[in-house]
Amino acid sequence: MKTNKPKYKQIIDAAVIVIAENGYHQAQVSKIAKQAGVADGTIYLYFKNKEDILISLFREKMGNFIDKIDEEIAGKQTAAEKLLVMIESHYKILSSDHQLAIVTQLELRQSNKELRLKINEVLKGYLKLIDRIIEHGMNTGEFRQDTEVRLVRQMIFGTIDETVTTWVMNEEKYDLVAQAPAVQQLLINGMGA
Amino acid sequence: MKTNKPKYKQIIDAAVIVIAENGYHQAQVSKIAKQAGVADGTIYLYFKNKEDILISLFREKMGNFIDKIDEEIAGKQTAAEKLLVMIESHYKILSSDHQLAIVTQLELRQSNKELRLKINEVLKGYLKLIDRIIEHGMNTGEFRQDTEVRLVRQMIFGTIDETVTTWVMNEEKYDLVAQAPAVQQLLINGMGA
Amino acid sequence: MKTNKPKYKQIIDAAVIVIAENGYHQAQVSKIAKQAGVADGTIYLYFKNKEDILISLFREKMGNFIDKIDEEIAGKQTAAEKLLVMIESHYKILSSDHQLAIVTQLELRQSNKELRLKINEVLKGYLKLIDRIIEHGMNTGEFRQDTEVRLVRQMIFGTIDETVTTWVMNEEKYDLVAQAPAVQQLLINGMGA
Amino acid sequence: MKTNKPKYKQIIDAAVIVIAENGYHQAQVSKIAKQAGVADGTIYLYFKNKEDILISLFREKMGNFIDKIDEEIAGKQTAAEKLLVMIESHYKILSSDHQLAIVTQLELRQSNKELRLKINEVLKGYLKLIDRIIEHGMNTGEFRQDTEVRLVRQMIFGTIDETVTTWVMNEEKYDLVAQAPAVQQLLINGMGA
DNA sequence: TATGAATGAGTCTTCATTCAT
DNA sequence: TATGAATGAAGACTCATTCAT
Repeated sequence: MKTNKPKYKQIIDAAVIVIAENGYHQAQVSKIAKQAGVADGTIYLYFKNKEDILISLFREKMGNFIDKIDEEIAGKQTAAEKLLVMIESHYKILSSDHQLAIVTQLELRQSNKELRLKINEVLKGYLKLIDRIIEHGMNTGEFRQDTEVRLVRQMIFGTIDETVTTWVMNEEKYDLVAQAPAVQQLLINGMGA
Repeated sequence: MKTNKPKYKQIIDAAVIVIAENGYHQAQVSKIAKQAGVADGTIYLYFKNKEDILISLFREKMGNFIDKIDEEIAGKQTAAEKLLVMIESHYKILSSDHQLAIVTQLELRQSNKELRLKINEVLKGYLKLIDRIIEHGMNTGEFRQDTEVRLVRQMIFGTIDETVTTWVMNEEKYDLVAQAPAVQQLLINGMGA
Repeated sequence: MKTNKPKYKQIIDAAVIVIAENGYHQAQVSKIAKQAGVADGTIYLYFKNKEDILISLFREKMGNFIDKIDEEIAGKQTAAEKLLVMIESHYKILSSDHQLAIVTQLELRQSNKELRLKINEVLKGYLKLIDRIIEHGMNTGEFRQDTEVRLVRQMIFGTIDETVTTWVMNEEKYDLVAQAPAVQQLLINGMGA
Repeated sequence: MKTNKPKYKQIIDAAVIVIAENGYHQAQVSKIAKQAGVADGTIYLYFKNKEDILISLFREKMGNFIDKIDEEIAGKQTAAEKLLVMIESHYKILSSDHQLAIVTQLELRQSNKELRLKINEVLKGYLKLIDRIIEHGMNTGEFRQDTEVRLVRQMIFGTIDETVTTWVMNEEKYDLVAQAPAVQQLLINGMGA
């Protein structure tokens, strides 16, 4: 496997594949190296240690994630539209990248607390993005003024995360993206009659 | 440590303590045995293997969990009341058992996919409980008829789970139970104005 | 290989054999375990880590060493006699244990500074024994009063050590014990006419 | 670091510094290259392999060592004087080069048996120098005729080496050169009254 | 029932050396 | 001559599980 891709990204992509196919605890460095088409030692020219591969993987992918969603949202006026686009984009990205979905929703969560704390640091960028939408909606009067941003953020993130995880666990049998509008409606209007 | 508690429960309680204090990956069988006051080998007279301890732990604790909530809910008439009581009970139980909160929200999630699938089996009992509330609300006309039960269930569970996890990660600095009514309101009425 | 020897000593003896036959840097824990007739993991029930095997080895063997020499010396009256007996005993012990000689004179000296410092701690017991002979000789008037004990001690130890090391490096071709009297004479009377 | 020094010596001097500062086992080729201001690969244009650097280092430094001592000795008449000058010179050289003292007395001794055998080859030049002094003393009648040259040589070398090693291990707290006459006296007259 | 000594499979990381440029 | 990115072999240690007592 010879590509022109810089080795750094080459190794991260290999890690995604290996973790998705073998599971977190069976993703040995030697497997990742083989998949990347480099020697074991080469990994350590680009990453400090194994944990560094994983946190870099998450940072890289989640960075793209946030950037893409940010772009999509920018063109929308209302908070409701922004919310819908965010949910749709989130669903689309993971729907189109089966392996990434498995890795982020199932496998990477098996990592130890230390790594998970670092992952949470990266996630904060996403939570801030949610916060901006909420605040926009409160400013435009779309959303209630008396809600706590933290709770709303947790409802939004918790709902999206749970819907994706269930979908991945059910082997992605149904159309995730198609349910985005329903989820948006639920978040905005609640389940009440 | 000598108690009259049957060794089975004694070992499960020891596992909760050891996992809470040392973390999932540092919770060796020998540590659990020591904490339980039995020999390593004795563990294997009561459990098939280490995974069996953990799944039993979850089944035992979650069983109590569901039973308690079920009781509380029974006395309430409206779905809205039932939902509030469920959220409150959920928050109360974990607020009053620091170690259990850490174990279920953070540590046990580091387990491998196989164990997590078994844990999900146990969780289904809780999800059914949620479903019953939703269906009750749809029957009484409190909740919309056109919602998909699955999505609503995922929103409710995702929101509760996310609020608890964040609270545990923030070292339980604030009053979780106190925010139950706000969460219930959000779920029923959404964030919209 | 099943013996009644307690495993601790069994492992140390295995380590001497493996190091003597393979050299310090080729003495893997797995080789020592195999030689001792135990599983790799068993080693770690008796020793903290690999370094602990080596320092224990040295402590155990050097302890015997000093004890034996101490006994032999006790029966002698003059410092000159004690010195002769010490040199002879030292030579005899290493002459009769080919593997121990190789391990202590050549192999263990390749260990890192940390281990060597610990080995030096053990050696202090031997140096004290030398000091006691010197002080005895100064008290009886056999040895000069105006000599520095430290220098004399270094001359005695340096000479014994160098003679043994050279003998081991020359594959023990000549009779080491036979030259004990000549060495003693040199130390007491010097090389001067 | 740019010098006009030929790279060969430049690399050897870098090796002394790196070994003295980091210890034998932490003296990687890449560190030596960096210290020398050359690329890793350049090392291999001047040395066959890492061992070759070390043996060259020892040969180079020990060659200077012997040459200097030879010069100093030449001007002295008696064997006793020559011996004193040799000890003094030996002590002076190492006293004035802290790093060289650490490298030769402590660090280089951690090398494997193969390298140590080659080092011993180099040391033979020094041992011959000692032999010449002994023989000179026997010819002039200063030293006893009935002593074995080999034993005397081992006493002299062992004593000098032990005194220097102890001094280095004690972090060179005292004046090594000042004790040269006492050491010479001990070697010639022994410790006897 | 209860014990606890013994087992042994499995992996991340380092670093001397090469070779295309 | 000089570079430095890439190589890949090699080993200490942990811990779930067993089984003789």
